Amino acid sequence: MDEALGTAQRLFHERGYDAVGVAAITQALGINPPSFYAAFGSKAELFDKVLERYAQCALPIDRLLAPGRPPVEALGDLLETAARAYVADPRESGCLVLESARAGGDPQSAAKAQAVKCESRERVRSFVAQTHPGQADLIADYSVSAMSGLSAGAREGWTEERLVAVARMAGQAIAAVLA
Amino acid sequence: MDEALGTAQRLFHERGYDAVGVAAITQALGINPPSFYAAFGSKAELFDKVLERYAQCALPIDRLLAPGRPPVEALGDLLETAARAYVADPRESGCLVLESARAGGDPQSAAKAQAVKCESRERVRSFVAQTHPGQADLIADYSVSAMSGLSAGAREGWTEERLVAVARMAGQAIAAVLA
DNA sequence: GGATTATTGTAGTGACTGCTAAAATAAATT
DNA sequence: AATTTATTTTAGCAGTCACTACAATAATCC
Repeated sequence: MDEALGTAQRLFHERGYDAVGVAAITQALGINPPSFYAAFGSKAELFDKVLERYAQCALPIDRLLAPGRPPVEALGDLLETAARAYVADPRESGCLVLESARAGGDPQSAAKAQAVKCESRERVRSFVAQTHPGQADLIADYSVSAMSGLSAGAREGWTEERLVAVARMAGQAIAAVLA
Repeated sequence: MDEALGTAQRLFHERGYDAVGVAAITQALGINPPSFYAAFGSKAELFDKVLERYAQCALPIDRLLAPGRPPVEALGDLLETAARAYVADPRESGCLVLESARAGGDPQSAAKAQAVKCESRERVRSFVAQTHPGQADLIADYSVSAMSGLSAGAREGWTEERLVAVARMAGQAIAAVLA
């Protein structure tokens, strides 16, 4: 079951929600459409489960943003780790959540992705608020925006060096603000 | 004719290339499908012309990146101007080029958008290379990535204050690198 | 083993897509 | 005014989409 979610995740990540038809999913899973709908309900429901699964195993946010860790170091690490993850597998470039959140196709899938995105933003905001409450919102916005930019670069095919260099540079702005 | 391109641009910008059918375009233009194909060739060709039109009138890059202007000031101005433009009309949020470049739907439209995107990146790179040749590539990558992040925020519905604050913060990284 | 239940495979639903052939109308030329 | 040319309208083509009714198969239980 979780294996099926994994293959579906790979498909969605590679081609995007709208470009993946249920025919491609059922074929990759080795089942037929009726079995698919009996198991997952619908394509949208499957995507919801895939997104939640991805949000948990894509980045170790709890470890990166561990309470008490110096914010500048932690957030810089977050950006660089994200950059490396976004290009780790060229067939699954970028962030599935961030890319799905801005896809214009199905509004339901985009809404779900945005919900997960906001959740992650809140993680960053509450982490920063522990030490710099006055700048927590700005830093959270900036971090999400920077990661979205990194995801776009990854999806365009940038190398790990290019992306990590941009991520490190983005981290300097955080250092400047929190100094 | 240019008026027709304008309305088509508005449609594509609001809903994205794939979500806009030729039926919506012909209806907005008050013509029928055959007239549409006689005038524009195809939906993809129309989108190409729309993209080129947009690239010219979206941002005054020539003025912002005028040769001789201090790079830190010019690039910071570019980011902030982009942020304001991305939220100027809530129905046309974000950057049409950047958003279309990462859309997973039609590969032809995405390829064209990426070509325009690379063109803009080159404008930034050559501008920076005049004063800081060693960091031109990094700055160009960073600028495009930051603008892509701003476009994502705009598309999510961020207010102008939020987006401009993030843009200013992004500019600090450029100042730090070019110092 | 025979009857019932659950699962799977086949085939197809209606609604949409970009796009176009031919019919009906308007315009222009002789 | 009559004929030819250009343009618009109607109608529909072939394809794909998410999704499902029904039939054939496999598994379970008495």
